[in-house]
Amino acid sequence: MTVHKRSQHRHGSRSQHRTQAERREHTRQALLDAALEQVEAGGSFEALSLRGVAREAGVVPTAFYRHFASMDELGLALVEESFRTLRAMLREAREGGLPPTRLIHRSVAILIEQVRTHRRHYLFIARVRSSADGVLRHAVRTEIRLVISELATDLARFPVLREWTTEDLQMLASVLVNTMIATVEAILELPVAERDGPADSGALADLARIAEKQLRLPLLAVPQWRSVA
Amino acid sequence: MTVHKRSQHRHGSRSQHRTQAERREHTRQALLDAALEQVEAGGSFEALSLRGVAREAGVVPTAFYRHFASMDELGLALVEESFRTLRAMLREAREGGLPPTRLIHRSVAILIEQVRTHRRHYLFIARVRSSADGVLRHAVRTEIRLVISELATDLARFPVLREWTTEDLQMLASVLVNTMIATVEAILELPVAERDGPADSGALADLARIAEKQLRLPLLAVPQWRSVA
DNA sequence: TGTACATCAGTGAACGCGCGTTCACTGATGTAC
DNA sequence: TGTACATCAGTGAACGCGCGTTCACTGATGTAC
Repeated sequence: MTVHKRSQHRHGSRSQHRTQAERREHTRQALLDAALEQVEAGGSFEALSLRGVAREAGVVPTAFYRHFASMDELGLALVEESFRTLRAMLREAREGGLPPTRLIHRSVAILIEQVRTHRRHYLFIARVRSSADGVLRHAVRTEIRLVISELATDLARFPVLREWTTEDLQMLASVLVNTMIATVEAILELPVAERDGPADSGALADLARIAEKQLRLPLLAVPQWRSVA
Repeated sequence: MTVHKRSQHRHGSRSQHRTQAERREHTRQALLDAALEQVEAGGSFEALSLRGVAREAGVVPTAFYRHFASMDELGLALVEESFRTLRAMLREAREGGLPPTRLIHRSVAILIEQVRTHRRHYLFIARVRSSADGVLRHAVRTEIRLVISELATDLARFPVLREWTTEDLQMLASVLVNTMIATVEAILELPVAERDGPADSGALADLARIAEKQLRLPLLAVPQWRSVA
């Protein structure tokens, strides 16, 4: 068995980084990617080890400290990175027309496509959302609460909802976001074979159809709400 | 510093167990309780150590193996125990009258009381539901899917829903259960001070009121559904 | 009822391993003159 | 442009610790006669 001697190489020889800053950023991203990789491979973030992450990133354990003071700090950077992805999706969903029924269909389609292309970010969010690490869990839940509030603001622009109280708008937005979260979790649970299934049949299509119904149902009740509450 | 010599005592001297079977059951339950205790104290189940659980249960690490082959096996026993609690609640909720609006109010009240008195079980379920441990996560998600199916069956008995397809009943039941899950998670997040708050004001009461609205909203849409779908 | 043996829940020492963190270091990149 | 020094990203050895698991054991409870 041959021992691989990394020290025989010049530091930057494997990649084309020339400046210290580029090299630093490269390693930082390698650490973040390594952590996401290991979470996707079946670990919980809390069960990851600093040494394991450094190993997968191709650096020595002590190099980790040049970038993060602890695994928790790396976790917070991942929360930020993941929600940058999620917010890009929301921006995309908000653009385009507003025909009501198509809007639901389009939103679900965008969601599914996002989970396909940024699986690791959504998996990380889903895992950390219910994890035992209070710092990370709160960071994620705070971000989600923000998303709900923004959706409530969007909803307030529809004529039927203009008279609703803030609490009721938040309540409605929560129902919709909870359904979205449940849908994401269901997609993440799909076995690999069904993950990229056809758009009009198969397990993924079933999830999409049901998700659309689950979003349509509470919205259908909106016209009656005020007279009841 | 004095070393506590447990071996000076007769084995059963601290408790009143006389038979081997009683003693065995006592230790088994102590291991289960220790694990729940540590999860509640801020750990994820996956981060628990066999040694730590044994230590808290007051037995030597090797005694653990007399009861469970691995931590995963203990986890499955906890899933069973936790869902026994949850199913007892569902039985309670199903009993009693059927006036529709009071039914929602009553269900939410029962849910809140349950989370108060069996906090550790619901915390365990919530954590494991999104954990990285595939075995435990699937066990929990399977149980929840069963609960949804049973609720769908119950719903089918209401006259307005008698004509609904199985898929639509499941879809509706999912919305309601998802809301319940989100409510439980929100209660679990409450700081200790607000955990036992007054029934008619405070954070807990807000959660209850909003949960009721979130359950009422989709149900309000039921009469219109068939004409749309 | 009394005795001799079997069962088995819990003990305690020992092992090898991966962990987080420390420290002094190396050598390429950056900068001042 | 050329040189001498500073910076700093990444290295590698070392540490003490808690972990899961093994093994032979102890001694109280259970059972057969």
